[in-house]
Amino acid sequence: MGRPNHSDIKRSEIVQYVYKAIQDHGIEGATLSTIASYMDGHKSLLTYYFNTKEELFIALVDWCIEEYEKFYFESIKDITDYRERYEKSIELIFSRQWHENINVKVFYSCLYLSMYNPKIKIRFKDMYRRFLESLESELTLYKEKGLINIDDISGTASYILAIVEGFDQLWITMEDSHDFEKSSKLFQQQVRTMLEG
Amino acid sequence: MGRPNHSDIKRSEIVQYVYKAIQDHGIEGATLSTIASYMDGHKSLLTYYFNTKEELFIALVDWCIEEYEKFYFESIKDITDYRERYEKSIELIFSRQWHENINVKVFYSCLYLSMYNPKIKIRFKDMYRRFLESLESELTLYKEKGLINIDDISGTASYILAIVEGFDQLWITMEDSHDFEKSSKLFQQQVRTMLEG
Amino acid sequence: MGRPNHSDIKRSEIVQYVYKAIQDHGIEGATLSTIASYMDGHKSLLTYYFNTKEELFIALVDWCIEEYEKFYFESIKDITDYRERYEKSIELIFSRQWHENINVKVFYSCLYLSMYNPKIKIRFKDMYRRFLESLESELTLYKEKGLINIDDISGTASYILAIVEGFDQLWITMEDSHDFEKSSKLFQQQVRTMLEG
Amino acid sequence: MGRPNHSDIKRSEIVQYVYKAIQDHGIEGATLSTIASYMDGHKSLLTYYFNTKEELFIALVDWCIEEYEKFYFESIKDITDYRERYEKSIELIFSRQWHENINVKVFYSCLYLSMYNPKIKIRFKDMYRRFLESLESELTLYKEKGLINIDDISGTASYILAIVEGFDQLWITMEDSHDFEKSSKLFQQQVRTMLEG
DNA sequence: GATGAATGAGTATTCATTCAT
DNA sequence: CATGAATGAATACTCATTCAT
Repeated sequence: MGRPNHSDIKRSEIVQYVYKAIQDHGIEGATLSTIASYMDGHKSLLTYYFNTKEELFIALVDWCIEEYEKFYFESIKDITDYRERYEKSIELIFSRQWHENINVKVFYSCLYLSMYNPKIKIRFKDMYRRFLESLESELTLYKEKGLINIDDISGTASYILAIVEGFDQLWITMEDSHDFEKSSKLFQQQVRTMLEG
Repeated sequence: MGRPNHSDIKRSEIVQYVYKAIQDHGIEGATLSTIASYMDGHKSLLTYYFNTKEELFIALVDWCIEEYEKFYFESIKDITDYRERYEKSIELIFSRQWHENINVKVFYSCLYLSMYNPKIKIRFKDMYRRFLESLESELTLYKEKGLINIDDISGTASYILAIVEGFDQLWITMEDSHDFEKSSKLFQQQVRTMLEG
Repeated sequence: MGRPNHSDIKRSEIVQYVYKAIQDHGIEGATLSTIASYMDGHKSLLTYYFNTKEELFIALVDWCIEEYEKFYFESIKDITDYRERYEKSIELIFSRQWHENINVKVFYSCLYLSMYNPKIKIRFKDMYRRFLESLESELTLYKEKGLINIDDISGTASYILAIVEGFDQLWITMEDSHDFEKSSKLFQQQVRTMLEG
Repeated sequence: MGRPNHSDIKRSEIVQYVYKAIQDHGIEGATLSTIASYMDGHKSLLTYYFNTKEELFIALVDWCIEEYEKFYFESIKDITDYRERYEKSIELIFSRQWHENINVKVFYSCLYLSMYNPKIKIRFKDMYRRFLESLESELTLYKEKGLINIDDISGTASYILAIVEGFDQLWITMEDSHDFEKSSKLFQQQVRTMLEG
């Protein structure tokens, strides 16, 4: 590959402006001009650092996925007490912090992009695959420690993933009228009941 | 409203072309020209029947929502045997037919649109509200008949809705590598276990 | 093919503006904006009638070639007296009228384009092939009538073509300091001597 | 003039890249970026050695003209035997080596440039003037030695020049379908017949 | 002596929309 | 009822050039 030696600092700075632009104006509204209006420099700076708009969007997707994963993995990786880790995990996947870590509009814009752009599709697929693998290994661990009582670990993992994503989707649609905290509590309870039998 | 005196037949015909265009080329790709390329007439026919592109998209959203609901309600409305109705319902919400009734790409394109267009947002919100109400009344019925055993009817309804939507989202992302039938079975089982306790 | 029913009148009108723009500003200078500045309408009219700039340039090339040929063929086609026809031919191919019928700069711009654009290259090739064929049949006629005395008709034709084109090229380079009339007379004389032996 | 103190070696190296770029991509395709892609250094090196793109192109024209002349003059300058010199001259001006010494595309690109750029126009004019002068002095010499038999030396010189250039032009247009060697022989014969009477 | 970040004017092309017929 | 000519703003992207280092 040999990424050109354009300063990576500048690149990731720019990605933030793309993020904001999409958050505020959506995909079609996030033109190079609009994005540039968030930054200091001239808009041609965008195509200087990222050759095409597609590249720019892919960089955003990469960043979002990275943030999305980082937040989750960093939050639990140091917890060695299994019970604590189990409970923290359940809490985390329905937590406001995680779901707001990446703006829901931006996340769903990226998801939308993934449907028509193969390069982005692959990234999402990989992310979900990694997330599923991680969920499975966590569930295996908890089962070994007698914290949960399930048979189909792989199936349960995708079931949980679906609930987490559905939780998110409910949120965009209902938004203001949706009581996040109440739902979160409820969903956590349901998932725990399912796992603990 | 005062629908203009343009032939409604022509209008709904056109909506189908918008549907196809979005399915094939996404939102940004579904320009008036592209849409027109699917039909016989000239592209100015589009703005003749629908004054603006926004109106055209709203018409599509309306049609999709209508189809989405119609399929569900029509499928169960005539089943009077409660057990059968209950089982058919669970089966239906995770069925291939329903989830493919409206193309997933088109559905998520509409969902994407709803995030930035207030008029479309309202429509989605209303649809989900109606769906939740319907789910609640169904659950109430099944509970009365002793088929299920839950306390928080309203909470359970939104939980189920989330699972259904999450199931869909899993599908777009994993697509080919995703075994629809197996997941469907699994999800149905999980939901039944949750409901029947 | 089925050329869209864009008025051909408008199309050929536009080609004239391209002609003028290239004459005045060369290929690189003949941007859509520049071309549009010659006409009444908006520049997007150009891509309305001709989808791409390439199409526009090809239309110009076609028109130039057509004019180029028309002038020559129309000038001699009705002359039935062989001697007159022969003399008129020689005069014509070194005449100011013919060489100025299409502006030399425009002609050489088209020739330049032909070097890098295959579609245009073919057109030039075909034109020269047609011109050679016509020259050959003329020479054959004159030979039969005893007006000229040559052996290699085909070779002589390409030799004459080269002289004609070289005459043109001399003209662009020398331009003002070049005495067109004197050269024309001289070249005519040389060619006649060669032909008549 | 006062050539800047930039290394002339580097400058002439760069001119070669311009040559290649034009040969491969034409004038419009020969952007500073494209040219730079042929060399090792960064593209700003180009404007470092040549302040503007125009200067760069002029340098190319100068180099081409120099090569063009050098090849001709060097080839005959040492031949003292008049008959040999005469025959070599005729052969040379229709030789593959000379006409391929500078790539035809590049040569005609320069010729094209000369039509719109006064600085380049002057260079071409001067070149042709020098070439004509040289032809005239050669013809004078051959006439004195009784090798040829013509009256109008100056006129004959421009006639020959035209044939040579026309020969080239025929070549670009017909290219593959054009039998260079056969034409060359034919043209040489014609010119000799004309000169020798 | 050379680099590469940054610029801003300019490119062809696309777009939804208008309007006269 | 429908067309298609015409528009002009907007699009992503490219360009030669400048300038600080």
